[in-house]
Amino acid sequence: MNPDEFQRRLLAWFDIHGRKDLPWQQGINPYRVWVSEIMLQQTQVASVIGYFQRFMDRFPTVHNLAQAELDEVLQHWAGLGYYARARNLHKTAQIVAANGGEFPHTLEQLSALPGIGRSTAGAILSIACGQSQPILDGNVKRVLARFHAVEGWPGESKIAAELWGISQRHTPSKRCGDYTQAMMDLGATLCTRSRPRCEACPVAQGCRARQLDRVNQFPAPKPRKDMPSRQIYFLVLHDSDGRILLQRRPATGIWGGLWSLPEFEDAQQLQSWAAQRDYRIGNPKILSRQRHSFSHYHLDYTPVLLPLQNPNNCVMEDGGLVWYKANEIHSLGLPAPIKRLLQQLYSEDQYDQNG
DNA sequence: AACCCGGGGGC
DNA sequence: GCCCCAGGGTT
Repeated sequence: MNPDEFQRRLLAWFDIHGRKDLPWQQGINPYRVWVSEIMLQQTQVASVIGYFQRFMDRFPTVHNLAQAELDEVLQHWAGLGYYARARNLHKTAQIVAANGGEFPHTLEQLSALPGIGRSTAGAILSIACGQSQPILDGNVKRVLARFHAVEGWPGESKIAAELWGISQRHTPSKRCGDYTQAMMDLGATLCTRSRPRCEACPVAQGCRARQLDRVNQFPAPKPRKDMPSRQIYFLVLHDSDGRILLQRRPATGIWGGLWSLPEFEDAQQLQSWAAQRDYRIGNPKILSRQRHSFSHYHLDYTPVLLPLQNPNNCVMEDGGLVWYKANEIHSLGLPAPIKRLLQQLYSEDQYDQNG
């Protein structure tokens, strides 16, 4: 399927099924398209609609926005997230207003404005100015990666460059705004990340991924950065009264300042720690290793259950250590995996063993 | 709970 | 150029 047929089929589909009643598709001008594109950058259409309408009621023109206090702009953004977008929006409004209120009409000038990158600039120019400009947002990346079975993760610069080239070759010289809208609609409504509706897709017959029956393999997911993992032991020292020894964590680092289980690098450390405190302990019960993943590393922890046999040695609290009733742990701010572990153990009633 | 998203900014 | 970040939504 050549680009010409792709465009014809896509636009014919758009004429029937495309979304044309979204708030920012009414009274189209660069200001409204710009605001909507910024809002849509990391946010779904359904969430944006209300924000866009309230925003436009309050800031109907770029001059209103430029003259507003940043605080008020941020208030209108509250809940959308990525608040740098609102700051950039305000900054850019002031730049545009200072230049007479007219948005620049070239890709270079537009993408030089704060918060406007190549794709957003392309969207503004095609939708609001009728220029033939490619875009490459998340929807378009997915559509094109599938249609041409482009291997690799689109976040990789080489793959992105390839997709930009494809996007450019697909972009028509007529009905540029409709084409841009149509691509975004196709990605948002049919060519979705999961469970795409290929049977309804106007360009399915030319789709390389579909021909290969590999639609769900494109685009390749962001490679999971192989995170380092750390192996530790968590000590579950428990007495006959169903109390568990908790230890306050250092103020900094993971779970800073929270109560947790005493943590050890290896069994040797655990043993000498217990010996130092003159704990008389029964036989350890080593549970299977579990994993908790942080954003930057995996924590592989092995719970070691130790029954305490000389409860007389127990002090209620000393130096960051505290004995806590297992059935009262929910009242503490424990790290989620610790809480889960203790709840598992407690519900399985394992503290009643060994006196 | 993992994954996704456009652009900015630090290096 | 590469890597990381931001926050709410979807799956």
